Parts: sequence; structure tokens; C-alpha cells
Amino acid sequence: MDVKFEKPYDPKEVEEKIYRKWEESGFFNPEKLPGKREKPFTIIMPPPNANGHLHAGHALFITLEDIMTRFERMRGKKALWVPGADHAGFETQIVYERELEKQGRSRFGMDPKQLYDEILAFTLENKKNMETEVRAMGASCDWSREKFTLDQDVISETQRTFKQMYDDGLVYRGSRIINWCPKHQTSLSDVETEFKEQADPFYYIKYGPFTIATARPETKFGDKYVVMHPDDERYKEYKEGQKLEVDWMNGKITATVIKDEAIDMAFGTGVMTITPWHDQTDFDIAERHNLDKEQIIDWRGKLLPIAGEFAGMKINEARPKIIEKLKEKGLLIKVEENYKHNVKVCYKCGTAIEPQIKDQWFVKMKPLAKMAIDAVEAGKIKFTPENYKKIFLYWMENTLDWNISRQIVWGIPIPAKLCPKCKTGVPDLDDSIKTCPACGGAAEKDPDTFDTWFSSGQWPYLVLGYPESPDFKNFYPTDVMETGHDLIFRWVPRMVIFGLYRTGKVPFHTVYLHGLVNDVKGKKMSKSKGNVINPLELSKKYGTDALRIGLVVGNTPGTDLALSEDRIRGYKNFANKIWNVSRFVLTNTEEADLSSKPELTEEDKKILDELKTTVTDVTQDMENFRYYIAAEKIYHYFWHTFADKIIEEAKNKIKAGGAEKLSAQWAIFEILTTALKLLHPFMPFITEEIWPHVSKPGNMLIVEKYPD
RNA sequence: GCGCGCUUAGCUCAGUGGUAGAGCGACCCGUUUACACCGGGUAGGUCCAGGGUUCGAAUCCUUGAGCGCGCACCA
Repeated sequence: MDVKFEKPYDPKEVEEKIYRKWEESGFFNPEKLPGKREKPFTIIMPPPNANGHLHAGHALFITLEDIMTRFERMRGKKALWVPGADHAGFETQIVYERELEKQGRSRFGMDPKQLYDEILAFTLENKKNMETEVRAMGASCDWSREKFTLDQDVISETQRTFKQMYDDGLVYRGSRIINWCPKHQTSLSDVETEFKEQADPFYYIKYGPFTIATARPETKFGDKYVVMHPDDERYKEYKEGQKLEVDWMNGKITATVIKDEAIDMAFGTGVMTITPWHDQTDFDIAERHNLDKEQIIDWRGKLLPIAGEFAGMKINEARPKIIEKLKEKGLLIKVEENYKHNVKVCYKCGTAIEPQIKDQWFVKMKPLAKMAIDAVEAGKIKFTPENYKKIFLYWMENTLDWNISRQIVWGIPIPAKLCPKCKTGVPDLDDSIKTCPACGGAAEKDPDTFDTWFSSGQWPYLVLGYPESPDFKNFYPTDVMETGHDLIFRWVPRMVIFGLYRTGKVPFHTVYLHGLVNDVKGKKMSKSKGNVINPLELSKKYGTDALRIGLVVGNTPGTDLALSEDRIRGYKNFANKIWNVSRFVLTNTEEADLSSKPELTEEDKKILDELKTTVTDVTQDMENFRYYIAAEKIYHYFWHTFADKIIEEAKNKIKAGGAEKLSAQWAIFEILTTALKLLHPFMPFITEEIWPHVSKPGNMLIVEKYPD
């Protein structure tokens, strides 16, 4: 045995070399694994965005998924972990727009083709960085199967899904209220918006015989319907459909009385006027009563000619002027300052969302959600932690139709033709439709792209080459979907829905949701706060193994982690401990003949029984996704039982010589090799580095059999 | 408003019916060749509060308080 270890352990020298060794071995590819392996174990990696560098959250998910993969590989499964890269539509386009801004350019007015090509080049560059960083984390994923979300087969299959859903009546073209971001000039789905609490003045305005209240006077120019609850005694003299002459912002108008139960009698005066074009509730009321809808604010957030002298003004500029005018006209009754309400904003830029009516493609969610609910209730998908099942079901039961059109170039084109005349839209996969099937007019290509989640929701089966590839037959459904708990709404339900819809099977059997990685104070990391911890730096400073186990120990699924450097430093010391224990064991067993099991002392038998108990215990935790506790148990056993007690006592036994010595040598050697195997999923580099010294040169721990 | 969590040692958090745990930090002692990236030891907790179930509750039930998160609404 060769015991020429340097001291202390230096991860820098080891990690790259070991990773290369793994890649050259081919063992990341399940087909190249040694031995007969029947059962597959599959994880599809949530593809990191190819628009920047890895952050701490990536480091955590790579570690967890690598632990799962390495564990199952060592247990003799055909382990497959497929890496990917996400073009990340809207997100990447925003990142690139910032780049453009820095150069004094803007995407608006740019030729779409040129913009697309520039973003593509930018993305491919970042993709390379991202891949290098995933490797640096020790990910044992099969690079030969890597997929990019804009690979041609992914695009084609995504587009086919769209067509199929249209044919099945699950996708429709609709003129409905959507979330419009005036800065980014695109519509957004509900999960791409957030609510921000804001304090604004609340204006009480005279509207004929009524008083209405609003925080948004600038939308009120076209309000010609006044709505109250049918049971409201205060207004029972007014009848549905009754017309009233009202002196309004820009002169006299005719208002119509509408009765609708959506009105909250207790709120404000119990009367409101509606702006169907710019408000969901108002839109719904207008739909129910078949009322006119008129656009007041344009796509850039400026007032239209209906606003009279205010036309062309931005909302914030117009508002005080409008209030001034209302005052002059004697229409302003009172102002309540500091009215707190929630404003919907774009989740990326924080700009107030302007609801608008727009012709878009929508997915009818109810029937799809039903399939997902049934699958989960039938136990076909399990959640870790379990309470996310409730959250999943709750969301699924309350889902709304999903707008999948985006007015950005960076994405998968919606394969459809639109008729500018009659607004009809039809899918067209092979660009063969030239005239509108409804009115015969010239059909134009839909310039929009899909919401990223429309394609990434199909990721599990697209990655495996659905429907033709043998990989799909061999590895689908996958075993685990491991992702952040913030994606429980954005991503997980869509994968379940699409998986069931297109393949008839759930895409995965287990959903493991990790928490967010926050800074040491538990605050969310963000560039603007300057509290971002770069995992690559930690890896360089303390070693990847230390980073990995530091991210996992005590980190229960679903719970956010406050990451401190101290924590990682502690595990660097542990790596060094492993190193030194290995040196000790090797130097003290070097001349011993351990080719066959010697007669063991009673005490050593007991020690080895205890090892077995630990193995069983840890294995059970591993099988049940309790990595946070498994890691801690191995750590504790290795350091405070093995190193502090067993080895300390072994020193005397070795000195004593004879049978006692040989027994002790056998025991410590056995414990070391077993412990290295248990540790390998968590700390793959150092354990792999040591392995040839305790095994035969050339043997690799990555494919050793997990102890039992 | 609805939903989901959390509240345990100075800090970060495990534990989830049977005499309170870890890491980090603090304090004291110790350089016996695997390791000072170390070893030995010490201090520190009415396990948020009240009520209940139980032989026994940090753990189960119930009420309440505080905190966090998600969803929805807000004319």
C-alpha cells in the first residue's frame, strides 16, 4: 500500500484530476457502468439558466441530486442524471436588455432576427461557463445526454404539443385580460407577477348622484357603467339598465346602472364604476352583462385620446393634473391619504402591471389540473416534505387559464397563423396555411414566442427524447424531481400536467423540494444588497467536498438555509480529518496481512457491530431522502466515534501486538473503507482520492458497492 | 381573508411519545509523531404561553401570542 499522502489535504490539487478521471471512466453514463444493472434510477436536472454564473442555490441542488445519483449508482442501479441548460426566455432577454442598455442600445427598433442572434451568442457563451461550474461541484451527470432548451428536437416537440392541445380543445385564442408589463412590452402569466404593498391617496369622486372611490383616477375617463350590489338597500331606487346623465371628467356622459354581486357592499360607498379594459374584476362584470370595453391606456402606459387634453401623458404625470381638474369641476369630494393597497408588479423590474385586453393563446387549465390532482391523490407522486402535497393540490384546485403568448423574441416561436381581420388564430406546424380558415383573408405568422414554462414544463420527457428515443422507454417516468420550493407553482404542476397529457404517465414519482439558500442572517441573497455568496469561491477556499456537506448537514427539505462561511470552514476541517485518519490507518496496517478475516477480540466485534448499526441507520435515512441527518450521523460517527475513540484505543492494541493487534488492524481498516463508501455521495472528491490507497490501484469508489 | 410553516443552548438549526442534541461561538486545560484544520473538559435551555389526552408530552390534540412564507382581493 502506498501511503505517500501529503498533509494537510489540499482540494485544489485533487478535484480537477478526480473529475477528469470520472469523466474518462464513462461511469456517468448508465450504459457504461460495470456489472449487470437492471433497475434504472433517473433524475432530470433542472436546467440552470445559461445567462450567468452558478449561485448558492445551484450548488445546493447539484449537491443533493449528485448525492441521490451516487448513492443509487453505488447500490447497483442504472443511474442516470441528465444535465441541461435553459435559454430562460424572458429572464435571459432581460439580462441581455441590460447589456444593451449599458451600450446605449435598446431592443425596441432592433431587427428581431439580429436580436435573437445576439442573445443566442450571449447565451452559448454563458452556457459554457455554467457547465464548467457544474463540473466543479462534482456533478456526476451524463454530459453525453445534455440538452439545451432550444435544441431543435425540443422546439419541434414543444410545438407539436401546442398543436395537439389546440386540436383537443385545450388551447384557445382569446381576447382576455392579461398582465402587461409596460417596461418589458410583453404579457406575463400570473406566476410572473408579484404584489407590492403601496400607500397611495384614495380619491372620492362625485359620479352623478353617487360617490365612487378610486386610487386610479386616470383610468376613469371612459367609465360609463355604474355598478352596485343587487341587494344593496341604499341604492334600490336605481334599476338595472337605468340611464343617467352624469357630468364627468370631460363633460356630460350617459351612465348605465348595472347590478352585480361582485360588489362588496361594505367597501367604500358600495358603488363603483368600471374600466373593463384595465381591470380583471371589471372585465368579468363586463363579460357577464355584455358591456362595451374601451382601452384608456396604451401599451406604453400613456393615455389615449379618450382622455382629452391628457392624451399622450404618462400615468404618473397625468394623475395630479387630473385631480386638479376634478377639483376645479367640483367633482372631488375628499381624499384619503395613505390608502394601503396591493399593486401588481412585474416580478423582474417591479414596474406596475397594467392589465390590458389582448388577443393571446391560452391553455384551458381545469381539465388538465384535474388529471394532476387525480394522479397526486392516487399517490403516484410523493412530496418531500409531505406538506407540499397540500400546497400543490390547493393550487391545482384554484388554477386559472394560462396565457402562453409572450411578446419577446428569445424563445420558441408559437407555430401559428393569425388573421388580422377577424382575429382567428390557428396552429400551423409546417408553415402551410396562407389564408384565414374563418374569413379567407391573408393569414400572418404569429410573431410571439411561448412562455418558457410551456416548454420547460415538458422538460422531463423532452430530455429523454420523447417519443422515439430508447432513453424515453428505459428511463421514463423518472424517479425524483429535485428543485427549489419556490418552483412548486411555477414549474412542478406544469411538468405533471404535460407529462400526464402527452405520455399518459407522471413524469416523476417523487418531488423533493429544497429550501432557498440565504445569507448568514437568513436574508435573501441579492446583488443589490451585496450579500451574495459565490459557491465557486467557497469551493476554492474550502474545497468542494466541504461546501457540499456543509450545504447538506442539518438542511431539512423545504426549509431555507442561512449559509455561513464558518459552517463550510468546519467541514473543511472534517475533510482534513478524513485525510489524516486515512493516513493513520494506512501506515498502521501497511505490513499487516488483511487478506482474510482474523480472529477478532470481543471488543472489536462489538465495534464492528456498532459500525453495522450505523450503516443500516444511515442507509435508511438515505433511502428516505433524509440527507440532512444521514450526513450528520456519518460525520459524527467518523469523527467522534471512529477517530476520537476507536482509533485512540487501537493505538494501544497495536502496541500490544499479537492477535489483539491484528484484530484492531482489521477493525480500523474495515471501518475506514466502509466509512469512505458512506461518505462518497456527500464528499466524492476526497473519498475517491483516497480509495486507490485502501483498495487496489485503479479501482474507483464511484462504482464500489454501497455497504449493507 | 384563505392556506402552509416556524417558535428548542449566545447564533444557525436537528430531534417529534420514554432521563434535552449537533455545528459554530464562549471558557478552562493539554503540543503523548494521523490530525493544533487537534485532543480533553466546563458553562449555557421552566423545549413561546395556557388548557387537554397519557403512567409519561419538546414531541399528540386544543386555544392564544409572536414571526415567516404563499395565494387571493382590494372599486
